[in-house]
Amino acid sequence: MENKCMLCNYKSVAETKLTEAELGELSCNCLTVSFKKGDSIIRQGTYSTNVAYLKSGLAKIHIEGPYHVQVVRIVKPANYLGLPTTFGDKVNQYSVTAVENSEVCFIDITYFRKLLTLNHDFSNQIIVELCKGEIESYQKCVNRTQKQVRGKVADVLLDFSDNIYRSDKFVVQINQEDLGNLVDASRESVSRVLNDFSREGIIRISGKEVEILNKEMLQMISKHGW
Amino acid sequence: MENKCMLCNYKSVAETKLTEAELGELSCNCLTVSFKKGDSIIRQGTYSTNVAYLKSGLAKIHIEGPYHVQVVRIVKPANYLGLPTTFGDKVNQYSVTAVENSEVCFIDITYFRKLLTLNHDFSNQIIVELCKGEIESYQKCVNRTQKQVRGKVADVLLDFSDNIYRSDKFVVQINQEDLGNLVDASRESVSRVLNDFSREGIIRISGKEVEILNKEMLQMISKHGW
DNA sequence: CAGAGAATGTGATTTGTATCACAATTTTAT
DNA sequence: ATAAAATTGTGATACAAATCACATTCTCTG
Repeated sequence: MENKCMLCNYKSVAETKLTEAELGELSCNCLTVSFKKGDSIIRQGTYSTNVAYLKSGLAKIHIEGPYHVQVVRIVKPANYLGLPTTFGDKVNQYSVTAVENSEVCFIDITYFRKLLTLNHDFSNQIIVELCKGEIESYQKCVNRTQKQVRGKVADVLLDFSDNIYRSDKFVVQINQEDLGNLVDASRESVSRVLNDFSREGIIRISGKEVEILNKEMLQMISKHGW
Repeated sequence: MENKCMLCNYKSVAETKLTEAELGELSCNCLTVSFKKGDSIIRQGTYSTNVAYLKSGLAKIHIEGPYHVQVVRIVKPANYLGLPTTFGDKVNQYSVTAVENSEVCFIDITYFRKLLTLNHDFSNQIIVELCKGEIESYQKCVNRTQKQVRGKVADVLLDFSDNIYRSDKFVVQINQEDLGNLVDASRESVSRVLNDFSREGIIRISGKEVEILNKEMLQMISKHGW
């Protein structure tokens, strides 16, 4: 039997700490599933029996709020999709949906737990990632609640450019409604700000493609919140 | 030498998983410090060299936002104060301040790391707590951004009553300014809502003491966001 | 390729809450 | 005990953004 996890080019940082033998056993306890854009990967309120890991594509994590959905964050490949929801509670506390066509590995939770006890470098890396995630979520929340819409939209554009797509030019796969849910703004406000930025020569929009023309200005807007 | 950590009545859930020997060694790697109300326990931007743990009292975690401070959460005894900030980054990403006179144990980070590798029940519990913390922070953020001030103030009152003080009658040690920073509202709005609740017979206020008279109503207001 | 449905653009109106300004009260230090 | 400082209460005003109501433009799908 081949060691498919060892040959996999999309390992998480934690998985690079695993031995050949551990990766071999992981291969037997892991199932890769393809999802189409828009497909639900994890559903809030259902039982969580596997650790989900995004191998390729793009996904959004979202929670049901008192008024409307909130997109908590966008997850790019080589990251776990639902560690907190899998370990913190028996029932999933949030939903995950594919934003682009994606491949997701489902790792058996029992084996994942075993890995945590077997390999300290692995468990250490998981802890570090959880810590980083929490700090990031604090930071995101401050931005969301204190900045005004222009600042928040500037934030997402910079995040897309610097972290998600790693390019000044990218195709946004998320509609303005969801963009609004991600930064806590209405669909209409997102539309207005995006067009304002375009008119001001900060970005160029053609269809779903966005090009950042003046990153310094975006950073200014992001920093000062307007 | 006495095993002070073993005799300690304020162990974290994770610490209850430690063996007698481990607790003994912990005693040698842990220092208890007293803080007065208002004292700074951890300062954002400084190096983090210890894991902080709240033994008694009450503390608030807060971050510097673009406009003003945001109180991220209130921590009650037998909980770690800065796991994410200690493990996620070399530099503290948030500040912690004593809300009441408090005792804090500072655990040497090297020994804490050693404990994580030595005792799987311990590290597992830490992971579970980190996961719960992240989910909680998502939930808090949704509430903060989607509910209006009445709903958010109802939320804190319920949190104080159900989780922090575990009583329908308690003395709020946080002023309205900070209460505002905790729920993202202005000091004036908090004052108005608190007095509205009082006039409506939902709570009774005398000085810093608050008594919840109609918890069902508060839950209604919290749930519906107004 | 036409027609339906989804997504986006844009003005007018409404609204919740921040901000300002100051009074009143409580707490703290001398 | 008393002045000073901090905290709280409350009206008036300002303002950012949500909501509403359509128009327009994309994008599937039969």
